[in-house]
Amino acid sequence: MYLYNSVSHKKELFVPNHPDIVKMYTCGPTVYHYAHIGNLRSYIMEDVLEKALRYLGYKVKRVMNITDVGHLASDADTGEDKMLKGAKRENKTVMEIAKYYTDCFFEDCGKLNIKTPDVVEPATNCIDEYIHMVSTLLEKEFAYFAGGNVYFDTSKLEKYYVFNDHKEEDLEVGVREGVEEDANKRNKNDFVLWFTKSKFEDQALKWDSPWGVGYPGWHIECSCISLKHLGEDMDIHCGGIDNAFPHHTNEIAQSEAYLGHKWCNYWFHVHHLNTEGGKMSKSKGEFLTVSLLEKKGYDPLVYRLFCLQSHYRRNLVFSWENLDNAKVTYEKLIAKIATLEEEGEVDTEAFHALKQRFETALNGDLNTSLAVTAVYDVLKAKCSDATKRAALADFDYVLGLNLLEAAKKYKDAQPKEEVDPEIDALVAARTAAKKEKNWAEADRIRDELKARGIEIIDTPQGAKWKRV
RNA sequence: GGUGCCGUGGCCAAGCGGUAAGGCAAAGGUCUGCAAAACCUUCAUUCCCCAGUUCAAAUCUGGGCGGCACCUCCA
Repeated sequence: MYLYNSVSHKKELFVPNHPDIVKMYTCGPTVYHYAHIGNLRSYIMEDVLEKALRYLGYKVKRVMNITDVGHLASDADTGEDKMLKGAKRENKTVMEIAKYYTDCFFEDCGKLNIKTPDVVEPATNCIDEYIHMVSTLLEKEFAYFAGGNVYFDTSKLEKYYVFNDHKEEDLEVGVREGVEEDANKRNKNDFVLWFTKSKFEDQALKWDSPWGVGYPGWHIECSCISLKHLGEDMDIHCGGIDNAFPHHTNEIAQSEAYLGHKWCNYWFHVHHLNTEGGKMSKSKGEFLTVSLLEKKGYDPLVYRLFCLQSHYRRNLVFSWENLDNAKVTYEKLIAKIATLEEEGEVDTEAFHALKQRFETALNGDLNTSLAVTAVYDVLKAKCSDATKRAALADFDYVLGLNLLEAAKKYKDAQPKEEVDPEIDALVAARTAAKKEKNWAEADRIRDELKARGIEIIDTPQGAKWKRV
């Protein structure tokens, strides 16, 4: 499999460190609010990556953190902890907020057919690990204590900017409003490993440490959680593109300084879902959640298909028009699959030929758009329906679109030999009216039934009806 | 200011040096009293612009223009 690696800026042949297992790490959500569908795009694409690897024969161990430690609030410099802000908003404790939104996150994932990673670790579970890593970094002199906080010293590294060619003097501090330069730092990009001097007096969660009561920096959780569950090396680290700098850059800095050797080989960054006005955010415009999609009548899997039709390294623009497009595509696709006969023999040779195209798509840097096209190739192929159904079931392990299940549901909802004397009589009356060319009466009956949730479908074999 | 990603028909989108996949929409047709559904057909001489390399470029190089992201909240 070829994967684009953000470190080399190239597609590289993927070779795991250990032939028997692929170790994968995903930056999880900060659980202070619902995830919006832009957040979920990353998790969908990472889910596809994991499943594609398994589909191609690898064993995978995947770890995800849950950020339940509060960090800087985003909306201006209100000096509030994000988690605490959520707690205040809802009159709950921080832990209640964390629990509630963690559950919501996995519920949304479930609706989108995103498999829960093998290990899910809340950041607050690993305080000892953070303290251990920070202590070691201090011993190795990669870290220093200043103004009450422990900082990582980026000048001790040979190469700090792993993803991009930044020059330190070109980086602007305070690009965003409300961000102030920390005078305790020795270098511009030094970052906090452990806080005791919080700007926020009401920091909700605090722990004792050798440097005083405080809480961990943002970056250290991912390093320690992955080390805890995946050991000293890993194959693929995933996350949204916005995390490449500084979050992932800092993770690499501290992890490799701590370990004394290379840590992770492949960096998989999912690009953003944008709205027409730019990056999607929780505070700007509509707050697009999975529940909102459902409320508006969209199957969450329509959104999954929407994501799959694009490529993970492309900006995707969300609009209701584009989602409608995906919705019709999904419905038509399912309707088509529903016409496939269930009985019959699977032609192994034809099956493998179809599978080949699908695998090629996945192998080419997870080209999901082509993988979806492979589904259409199946439908158009000259082979038995049983073969087609087998291929679709096979592909759906990765695609996660419930192709066959949804088709069965669709089929079950089709007009059948349901008997309802009253409705049958009305349908017969309409047929009679049609025969007499009494169109007004025929249409009146059709409208009446429609109002009762029944749709008439004229077929060459006569009129049928179904409940809508 | 610096860095990175990207720019293909009305919309989404593949293609990554060999002469423009696929989906949606649209148009025409079959069927129909009309409609819906279904099926069939059509739909980019051209890939943001300008140069260059090449027998050959959407694909490579250089220069523009435009969009987006990151530079201590973010997926």
